[in-house]
Amino acid sequence: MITKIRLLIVDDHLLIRLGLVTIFSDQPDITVVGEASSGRMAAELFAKTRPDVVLLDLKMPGLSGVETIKLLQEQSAAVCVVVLTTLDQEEEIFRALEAGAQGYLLKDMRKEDLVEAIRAVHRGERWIAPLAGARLAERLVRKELSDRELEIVKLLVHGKSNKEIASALSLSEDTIKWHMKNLLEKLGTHDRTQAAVIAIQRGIVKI
Amino acid sequence: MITKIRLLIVDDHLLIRLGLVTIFSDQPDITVVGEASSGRMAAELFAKTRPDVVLLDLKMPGLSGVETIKLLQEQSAAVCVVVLTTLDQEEEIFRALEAGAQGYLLKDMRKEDLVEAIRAVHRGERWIAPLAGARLAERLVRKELSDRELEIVKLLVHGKSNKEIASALSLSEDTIKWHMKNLLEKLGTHDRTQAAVIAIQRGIVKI
DNA sequence: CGTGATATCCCCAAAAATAGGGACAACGCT
DNA sequence: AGCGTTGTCCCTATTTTTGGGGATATCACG
Repeated sequence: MITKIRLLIVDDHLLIRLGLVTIFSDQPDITVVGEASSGRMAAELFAKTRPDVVLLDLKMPGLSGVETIKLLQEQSAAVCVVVLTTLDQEEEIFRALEAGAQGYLLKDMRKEDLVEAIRAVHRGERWIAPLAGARLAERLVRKELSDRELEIVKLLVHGKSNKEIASALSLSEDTIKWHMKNLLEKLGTHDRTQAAVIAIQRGIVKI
Repeated sequence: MITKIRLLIVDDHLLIRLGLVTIFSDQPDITVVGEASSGRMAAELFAKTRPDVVLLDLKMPGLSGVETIKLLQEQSAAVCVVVLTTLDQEEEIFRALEAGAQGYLLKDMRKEDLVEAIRAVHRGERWIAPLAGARLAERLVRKELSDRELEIVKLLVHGKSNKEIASALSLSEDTIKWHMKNLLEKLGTHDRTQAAVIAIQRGIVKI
């Protein structure tokens, strides 16, 4: 091993950062060149340390994980990002990959998988945690929501009736009904309450 | 300091365990006597190591945090438990305290607060993270759901209609309507979809 | 130029929300 | 022991909301 993989850790939780540093300090081929607790700090440290790989928590206060990825890409189009998160926000998996993440790890993974993922993305490969991959596969067979439907499902989750949604969006109630019909079908249910629950589960709407 | 505080760490996430161990290894008055990754393992290690304080993640696969607290209390009624978790499951705060937790910490806390909380509960005090405390205060001004209402709201979240709920609980649809009316009022809404969302937010129903 | 997303209108049956009414058992409190 | 409270249950109404159908026009995009 001639040069070590230079790793930047970004997570707002001190505990997680400490755990990660501990894990990687045992690896002969990886060196942690920086720790950031926010997206802005990540951008600063990225410029300063020029890491090979950025290990990034998706769920952060302030700048979100996806926004952070985009910010880093402005600095270097070739930035290699591995996302680290829990699986509770399914929509975020997709958004992160769309934004350019090379790897997707879950916080309850084994140590070996964590370091192997870093090595894999450094080799230019993708590395997606099996459970996250399963969600992606599900996505492929599912329909995307249109922008309008997205607006409506958000209001739905906030307890608005069709009439209230119509008023909020300056549309007729019938139009809302039409969208709602399609929405229910796309979410695989016949019930608006269930649709709201599914939207929350999938991270389509954040609460 | 004559004797160190003997601490048992229970968390299914390796990363969190590593982070915690790192933090406490810097403290002269605290020694980590064991690490468990599940409730069952916690019970075993508790018997073996007899710690002064147990630092316990609420959200674990298998035995839940609350169940683990109860299991530990069977071994020693005086067990001193500090709960460590995120704030997404509000109901769990209350359940954990009810089950006998002495402290409540959030995973994004500063190092100083973490160790101070351990010391506080070891002195016999309670230590509740400010944000968790705020939720508890909210609870006091809110009405509790009855057992029946709890059953109904669970079925509601799973997309059941009043008729389906009636059938599932062997009640008349009218009775369900009556409960639903009270349920909506207690949850502070006039809309069943919103009620489902609120129930999820508060952790009343797990999804 | 076709396709898809958007928007509007009509209609209809089912479901839900709201409003009355009454009944009974369990509970703590005075 | 009597009292009020609470939770449970049931019934009858009416009105509103929802879910589903079809028909049609616009408008942007490739």
